[in-house]
Amino acid sequence: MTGASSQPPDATTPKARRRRKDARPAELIEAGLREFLDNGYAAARLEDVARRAGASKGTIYRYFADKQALFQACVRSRIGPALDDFPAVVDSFEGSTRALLAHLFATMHRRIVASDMPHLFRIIVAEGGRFPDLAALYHRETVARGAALVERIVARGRARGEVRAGAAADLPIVLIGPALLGVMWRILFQRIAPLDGEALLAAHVDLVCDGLLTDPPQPPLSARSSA
Amino acid sequence: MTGASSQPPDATTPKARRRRKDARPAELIEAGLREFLDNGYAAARLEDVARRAGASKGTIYRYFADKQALFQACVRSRIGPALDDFPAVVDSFEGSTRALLAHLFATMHRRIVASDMPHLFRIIVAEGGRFPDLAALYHRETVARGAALVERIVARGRARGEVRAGAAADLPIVLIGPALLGVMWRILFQRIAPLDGEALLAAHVDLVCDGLLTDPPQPPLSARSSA
DNA sequence: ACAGTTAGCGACTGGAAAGTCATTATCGCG
DNA sequence: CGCGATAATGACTTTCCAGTCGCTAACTGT
Repeated sequence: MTGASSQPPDATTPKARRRRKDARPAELIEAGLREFLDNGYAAARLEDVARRAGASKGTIYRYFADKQALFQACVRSRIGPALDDFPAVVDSFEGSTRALLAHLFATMHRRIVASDMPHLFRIIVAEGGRFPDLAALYHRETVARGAALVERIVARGRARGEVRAGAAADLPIVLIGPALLGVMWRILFQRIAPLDGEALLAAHVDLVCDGLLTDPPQPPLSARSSA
Repeated sequence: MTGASSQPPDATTPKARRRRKDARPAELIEAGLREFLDNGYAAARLEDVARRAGASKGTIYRYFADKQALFQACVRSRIGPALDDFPAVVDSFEGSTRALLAHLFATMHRRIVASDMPHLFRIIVAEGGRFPDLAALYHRETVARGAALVERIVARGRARGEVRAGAAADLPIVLIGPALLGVMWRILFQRIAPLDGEALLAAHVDLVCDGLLTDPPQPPLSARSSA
């Protein structure tokens, strides 16, 4: 142990300790999110979160009260309206309901189904029981807005005489079912049995607009006077 | 402590220690399933599983190698074809595709959406990353069979001239999207924003059969000779 | 430059729960 | 009835990790 043992603090030393009060929280949230997505809430280790963020465990506790608080901050940071700009699009849209739905679903598939939102969705499903706040927040910020959006489109379509009266028009949330299928499939089965995203989108639009069958929706009895 | 202290092993004594080699595994699986469904894999405590099963922790290890093995056995015990009898129904069905779809979806909603399957589904989603075997098993036993079923129905409908050619008919799995929406909704949002099961079923059938719109699916350009 | 403030660190603590094992109770069988 | 065989037990050991704390080093203001 002689002279050279004490390292001079040169710029190339990565171990240098820095105070970065404002940058830390975001870094910790980013690292935490990756860790929680990979391992789930219970199995995620704060020591690993710290290492990913280039910090130490104690530092986490300077910014977050405990593991729960970090977790909630992580999930909250990613929950948000994914189609924030769409109500304006609907209001100014000039074309047919068919075109509008095609546009909405395409946007939805691009921004949600094919993004990394499904991973977030998985963790909300997984921990929704233990963190009902998060499920409620997700519902409020994302799901309710999505539902309002399709309702708006259906109302507009009705006013234009393009939407058939029926149970589907009365519960427009069903329209997004096929997109949800894409989300769940990506989470669970994409590796086992790949599902083509473009094909799914096309099928989604096709199904919602025109349904599966050829024959007219139950010919009204009163109208069939004589065959 | 005199004569009465030693309990005679009468039938009413619940504390009696019994050797029940064949009954145990099923009891442990039942207890484990409830525990895992309530708390998730990581947070479930084997001591609680044992207590629920009226056994002790050590007994679990006589029948299962470790916590993972118990968990897998629990989930596997509940994964299975939910619509096992339906292929036969399809083959012998006499009515229209519309009626067949209505029947399928009603059965699906009753046996899956409104049953306690969604809870199982939740745990498969939650732990599917850590236990890919389970996701694969679920796909093989339940999802693939469901997909084959709708494909069969579409093929039958095509042969009868009742199914419109289009992207939806080419990817029949989309047809079950709305039911999946019901499953997910029950798991996540039923308490926050209840969704009426019957209304959802009606909307599902309505949407899949006839779609949302009134105007015909893209009038073929070649056919419009003159407006 | 110096003192005061506080971000950052990581060894340590306490508790919880998985998994073990020596002991005990129960059973099947001769 | 008595004697292996083995199912069952629960105290114990081990491992793991959330959360703490005294200390150090980096910044701030004067």
